[in-house]
Amino acid sequence: MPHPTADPPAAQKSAYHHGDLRRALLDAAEIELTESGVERFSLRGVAKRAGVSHGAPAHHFGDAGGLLTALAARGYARFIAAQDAREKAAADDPRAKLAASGLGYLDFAAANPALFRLMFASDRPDKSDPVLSAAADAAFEKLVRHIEAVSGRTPHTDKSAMSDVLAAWGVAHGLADLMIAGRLGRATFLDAMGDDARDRLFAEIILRAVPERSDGAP
Amino acid sequence: MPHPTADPPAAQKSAYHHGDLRRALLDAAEIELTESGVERFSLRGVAKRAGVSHGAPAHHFGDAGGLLTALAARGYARFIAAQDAREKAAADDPRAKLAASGLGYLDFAAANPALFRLMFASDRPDKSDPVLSAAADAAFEKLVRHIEAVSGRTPHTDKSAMSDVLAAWGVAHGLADLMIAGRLGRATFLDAMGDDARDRLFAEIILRAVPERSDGAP
DNA sequence: GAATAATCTAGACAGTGTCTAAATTGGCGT
DNA sequence: ACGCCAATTTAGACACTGTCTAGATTATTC
Repeated sequence: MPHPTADPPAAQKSAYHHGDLRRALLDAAEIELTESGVERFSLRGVAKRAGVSHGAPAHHFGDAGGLLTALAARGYARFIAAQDAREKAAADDPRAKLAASGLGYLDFAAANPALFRLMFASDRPDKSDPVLSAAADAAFEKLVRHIEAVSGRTPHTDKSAMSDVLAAWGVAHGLADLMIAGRLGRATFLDAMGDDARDRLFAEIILRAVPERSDGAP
Repeated sequence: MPHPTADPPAAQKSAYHHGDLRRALLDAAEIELTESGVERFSLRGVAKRAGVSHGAPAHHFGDAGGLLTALAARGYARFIAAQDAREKAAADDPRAKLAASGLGYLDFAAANPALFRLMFASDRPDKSDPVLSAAADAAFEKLVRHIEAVSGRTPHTDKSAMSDVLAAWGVAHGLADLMIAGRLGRATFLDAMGDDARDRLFAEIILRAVPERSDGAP
């Protein structure tokens, strides 16, 4: 007789009537998302995957948008983790850390293209949801701190530092989006490159966005 | 009794049985797209807008994907036109032309966000369609020629020139995608800027992607 | 143990994309 | 001018979707 709540190992799906749905639904939804994409995402398909009736998700997430909102929010945690992993392996230099963070951005997009699009290019998640917007803000603040470390100024008040934020975010995001759309790779030399050569190239391109400044004036 | 074909002014919808559907359907589809977005796009809604039965589009476009494919292809023509318009107004300098082209990229995205996403971030159009891929290639070749003019090398064979293509495309595309997602504007100073100040900032950021080189070595 | 709240099921409804058969129409040859 | 043919459009059907509702089942609490 396991506890009904807070029992990680006992969260097996073959419980009686309840399990910890919500997590099971989120997991099923992510599989559905990666297999069908955001555009062919089906709520009933998610319920079928979780082995539950088609009306079950409603009580946990309200409607399909609610599920996708929660899924996007959970995605930001892994998104930040992917960047952290790259940063940890990088040299102890602000610019190297920034470039590594950008490579983590690309790693995440490559590993979770459908989730990435759900997070950045879909109208279905409710952006006013507090937990989703908090997760998105955390990711943004991470970039802000990188730029602070590189430039010595805070983008919140310094205009040129905010320009660097825009520039760095723009390249990383653009390369990621073009990559998962399959546009980088045929007309370029990327396929012929090894992974590390590819990383070096992308890191160099990302660093172009925030040029080193010798003076201290804006 | 107007001609049934090739009669631009007489292409009124209140003809007998036929008009020039296909164009009417494409126009209706674009309205449907901008009002409902790619994700809530409805083929029956398009037919209703065109004042025609729900099965009518099938004979012209096969299925919904076919309509969206044709719509995306037509979008590329306007996409290129938006860039041309900016280039025409720019100074007679390769770098200025490149920056202007990037601003045209942003103009198009801002004016047609749903169409932009259909073209770049949707799986529904058939990318193997010859007319769509030709249109997309034309847009890409435009960028390639800009980089050639700036660097004096052709990206098709020169690796560093292709890096410039990646970098320039990346920033422009990333800024465009983030902009239409509504992410640029709250945490930045962009709203407080005038249009020309905004243009200057974006142009400067785009030009960071392709740095001026003094030497001639790769 | 009984009452109450939470959870899940099952059915219904309007709406979707695509398939099919039937109807309408224009153009063509004679 | 007429009739046939091919192209086009309509209308109905089907399976599927998301959401709503009432009802059944379970857990929790007094």
